[in-house]
Amino acid sequence: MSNYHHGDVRNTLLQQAETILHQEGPGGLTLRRLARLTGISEAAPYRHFDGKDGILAAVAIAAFDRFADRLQQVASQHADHRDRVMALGAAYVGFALDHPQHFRLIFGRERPPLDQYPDLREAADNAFDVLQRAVTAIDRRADMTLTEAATAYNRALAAWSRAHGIATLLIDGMIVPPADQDIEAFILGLLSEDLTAPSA
Amino acid sequence: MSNYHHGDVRNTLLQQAETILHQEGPGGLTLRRLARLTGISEAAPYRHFDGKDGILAAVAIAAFDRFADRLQQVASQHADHRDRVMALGAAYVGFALDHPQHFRLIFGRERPPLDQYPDLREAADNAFDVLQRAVTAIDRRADMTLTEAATAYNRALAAWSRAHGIATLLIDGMIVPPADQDIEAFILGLLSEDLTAPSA
DNA sequence: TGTACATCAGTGAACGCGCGTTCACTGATGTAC
DNA sequence: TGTACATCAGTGAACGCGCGTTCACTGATGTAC
Repeated sequence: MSNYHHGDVRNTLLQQAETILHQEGPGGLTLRRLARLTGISEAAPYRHFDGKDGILAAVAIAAFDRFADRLQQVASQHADHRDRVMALGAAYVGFALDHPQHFRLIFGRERPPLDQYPDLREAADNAFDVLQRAVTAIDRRADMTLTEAATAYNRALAAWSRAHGIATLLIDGMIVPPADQDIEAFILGLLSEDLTAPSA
Repeated sequence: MSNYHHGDVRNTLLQQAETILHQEGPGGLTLRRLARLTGISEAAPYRHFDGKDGILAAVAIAAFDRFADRLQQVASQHADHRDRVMALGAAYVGFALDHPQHFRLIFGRERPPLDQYPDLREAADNAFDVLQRAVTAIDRRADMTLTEAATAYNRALAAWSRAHGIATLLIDGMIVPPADQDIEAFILGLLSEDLTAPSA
């Protein structure tokens, strides 16, 4: 079997990139390691991607898509608004816990700049759109007033930042969930805690 | 003036580390650059610190302390519980916006492992203790029931993760605050948004 | 007060590493005739 | 069906970089006597 034109190098590279990402995170993803792991020369990836950021962008797009799919799927399973918002928050954090390295890639500093990769920006926007639509419970109507739109937007931002904070602190080990409690219940508790209520 | 024993190398290194950190963030902080910037040989820092992580730990401790001080100061200015929780959240986010690189250092992956630097762990714990005491509004009493303690703790975690999510998304540019609104008001709005209320 | 000496904060050179990227090249493939 | 040829995905070697760290060393300092 020849070394030339094995035909699926691009996909193989992406798969192996997933392997490295999974094992070591975005920081471990270098072009040379990736090429070695894939079994091709260290220059070969340049035939398929626009340098390192090109590969990172492709991996990040796939991660964003998986993330958005998961959110979308969970959102579609809950008719009640409050249920849906909570389930979405839990799904967001759940994704981070299940795929911490993907989460780090799409939100961390190794991610190539959005404004240099339009496809990446689109994938990112799409993920937030899913969140926003599900949280506001209404499609953006053309006849929405500015105030209504702003309120809906802020609501989505609040849900987003809340889930994001929990996810980030959990995967970085700054928060350790109590061992005697179901982790989903713990997350739902944090999401729904009312800080304005009087203290215990 | 002699090059030897100028006497304040340790402090100078820390100051210059602040300069680099401020300009480029934790990723730009390398021992060799630091030494060059300080005007000493590249091996000299090893006389004052335990390698790269030693310096990073020292810088991170200072950052944690500043952070905790700021939270403590804000907490002490508000008697009303709700005011205090909100002001604390805003102060948390405010610190991140004023010192994004310090924020990144203390919460990011460049921070040396807490379990290898006890002083660093202490500084981190101290910052969270300030937050927790201020949010729960009561000192941890020896006669607290387990349930009371757990509730107070969860409340602090919720406040923490909420501020953390907003701070993280803001400094990473994922959220852009509206130009037509005071940024503090925007942050307070996100912190206090009630996700369980019916949508607009 | 002078001097021998231990201490220690500096130096400069080097080691070994892995990285992203470029380059001229070569071998396989598929197509036009 | 055979063949010339363009295309292009591979190769291997190299460039240049910056990094953390170690090493034997040297010069300045301060102290014991």
